[in-house]
Amino acid sequence: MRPTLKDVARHSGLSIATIDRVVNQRPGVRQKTVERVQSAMATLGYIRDVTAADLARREVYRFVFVIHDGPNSFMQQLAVEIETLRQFSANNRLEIDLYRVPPFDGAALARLLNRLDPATCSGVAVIAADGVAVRDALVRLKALGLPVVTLVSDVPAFPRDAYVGIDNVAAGRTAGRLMGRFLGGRNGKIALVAGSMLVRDHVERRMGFEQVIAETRGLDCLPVLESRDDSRIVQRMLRDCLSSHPDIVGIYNMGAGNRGLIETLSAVPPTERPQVIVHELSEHSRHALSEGIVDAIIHQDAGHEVRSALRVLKAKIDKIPLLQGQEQIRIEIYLNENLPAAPA
Amino acid sequence: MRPTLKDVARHSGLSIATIDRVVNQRPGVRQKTVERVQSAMATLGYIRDVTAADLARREVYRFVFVIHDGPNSFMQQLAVEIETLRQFSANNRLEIDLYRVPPFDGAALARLLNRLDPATCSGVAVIAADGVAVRDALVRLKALGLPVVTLVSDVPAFPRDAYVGIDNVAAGRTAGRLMGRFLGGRNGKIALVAGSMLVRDHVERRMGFEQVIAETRGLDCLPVLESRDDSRIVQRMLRDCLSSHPDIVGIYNMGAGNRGLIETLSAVPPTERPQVIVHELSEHSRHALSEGIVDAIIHQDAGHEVRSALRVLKAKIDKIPLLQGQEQIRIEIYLNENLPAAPA
DNA sequence: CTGAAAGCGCTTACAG
DNA sequence: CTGAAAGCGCTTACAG
Repeated sequence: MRPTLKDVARHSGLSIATIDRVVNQRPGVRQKTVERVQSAMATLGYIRDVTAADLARREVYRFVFVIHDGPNSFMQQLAVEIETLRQFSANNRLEIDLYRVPPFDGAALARLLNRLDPATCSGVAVIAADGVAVRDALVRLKALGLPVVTLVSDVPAFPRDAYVGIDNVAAGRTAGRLMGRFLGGRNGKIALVAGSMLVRDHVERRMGFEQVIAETRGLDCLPVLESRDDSRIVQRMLRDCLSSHPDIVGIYNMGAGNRGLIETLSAVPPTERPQVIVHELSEHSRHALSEGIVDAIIHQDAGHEVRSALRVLKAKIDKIPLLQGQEQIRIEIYLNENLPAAPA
Repeated sequence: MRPTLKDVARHSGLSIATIDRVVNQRPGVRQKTVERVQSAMATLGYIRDVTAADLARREVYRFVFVIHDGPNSFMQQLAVEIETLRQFSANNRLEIDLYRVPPFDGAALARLLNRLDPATCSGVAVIAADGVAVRDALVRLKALGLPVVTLVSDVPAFPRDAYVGIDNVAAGRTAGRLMGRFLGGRNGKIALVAGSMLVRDHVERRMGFEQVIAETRGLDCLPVLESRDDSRIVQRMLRDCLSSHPDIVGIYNMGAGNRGLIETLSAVPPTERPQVIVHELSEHSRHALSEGIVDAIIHQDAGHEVRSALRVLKAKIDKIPLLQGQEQIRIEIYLNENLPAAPA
């Protein structure tokens, strides 16, 4: 049997309470006693039972997730996964609140974060945005001792305990490499679509993509079309772009609004369609992939990200280590052949 | 606060013990009483606290993993992940034993499985193999009431509670599609390497790959080279194959032994190298990818598979539901740009 | 068929 | 600075 506090107590001739103090590094134990306990723990190979501790502490974790509102289907996926996790975790003394703020609006995000405090919240997962207001809000949360992880979009310079999401430069590079391979030596222009060049993740994806294309002979990127992640704007901009650049051989949409892109390309005869790479698996992009309108999808797993954020926050609070490999969010590539089963 | 057994007891005017019986569907409760409890649970919204139950039951889960021995680096990864999980889970009343049997040896596997029983083991994760001996061993485990999941390689017809691994037909199709895209209209032959055509996962990968290549004009697959997953055999066979087929434009290794493949191709001038797609990310394949010897790696996450197997077995025993999306093993595609950070 | 009590491994006041 | 005791939400014998 695994040793318990009781065993360590008996072995060291001390009480359970004292062992507990040492195990949890609580103050008020003589150095001599600490050493006595530590040696007993070492010889017995004591390991703290975290679930028993949770139970005794009757702590209820209350995590706040902040994502974007609007029709962006990746955000919908995040919302669904958060809700699923919420229901699934109800039997674990764990509550989850979901808030949605407008994208591209740091002020709104900061206002929300500034309302959070330890009385009602034990940790925060947030889609970060640049800007002083957001930074100050994060500084405040840190001062309050609330653990914070950035989700999907990071600002490395701001105080946060971890980033849960993909490396967007690498994602852009991946798209660039696929584009180069798929075009296999053909020459021409590549149209780039992004939500906004003021948003870090799109800027990073673009940089990665252009890095790779710059090394690829015969291919050049056009200036980025900024769509504010709005399908209708994507559709209009792309249509105009295609008609004014007959030499477009590829399209990379690093943002949302795939519906608009698909609309536009459906009007193009299959034999004349450029190679198309987009981000985020959704009902629409999946369908476009199977129709041959889209050639590859770069994806990140919303469910994985949500669960990982939760584990990271909980580990921070419980001061327990994480399984590193489990928290690494992958840059996934989907072709028509390796699509996961569609959700029911 | 979430309601507890005590609350339900008070609300229904019964004792905690009776509530417990109903919650856990234990026998010996009058139908009338059952209904009384159920209605109380429903109105209070009672949810069982699984961790408290685990603690009280002081059940120690003891799971057995059976994988292959030998130098196969994917098996090494599995072994590492199992060991990591073992250490990580020690504080969860959870023990894990790892056994390794020779690959391609159903008799040895069956012998091992036949030694398992509920006294020393509460669940089994096993790399399945076809054959009567294995089937009978699985039938025996089922009769003993031990939950079993097949890991990495499945035999759908055999009794098991779940399969934790990828769809190998889809993996083969994915490799085939990538090959077609990368070759971009070039004509020629494709060399196929597998461990054995008597092993289901390789047979399935081949089928998927050939399905896609058959639809691709200008490409044909050569007969499969069977290497028994031995690097040296791969090296020799491939060298001979390349020299007798100067029109080889692609190589697909659906099995192990990538080291041999890399050796052989290192000797080929870069400009004359075929497109190469292999399975399983490893130190060697990763390096070959960065050197441009390998063009893409189809991968499955050993850590994810091991953790998933554990969750599935535990859920079976605890009779709790699973988070479906979390247990879906992905067919991952790696290019040089989206490689995860190398393990330290 | 139902209930009272002890216990799982820990934490938390409270005493001393 | 250290310890005895109650309690977290559940399960398990044991009584009745």
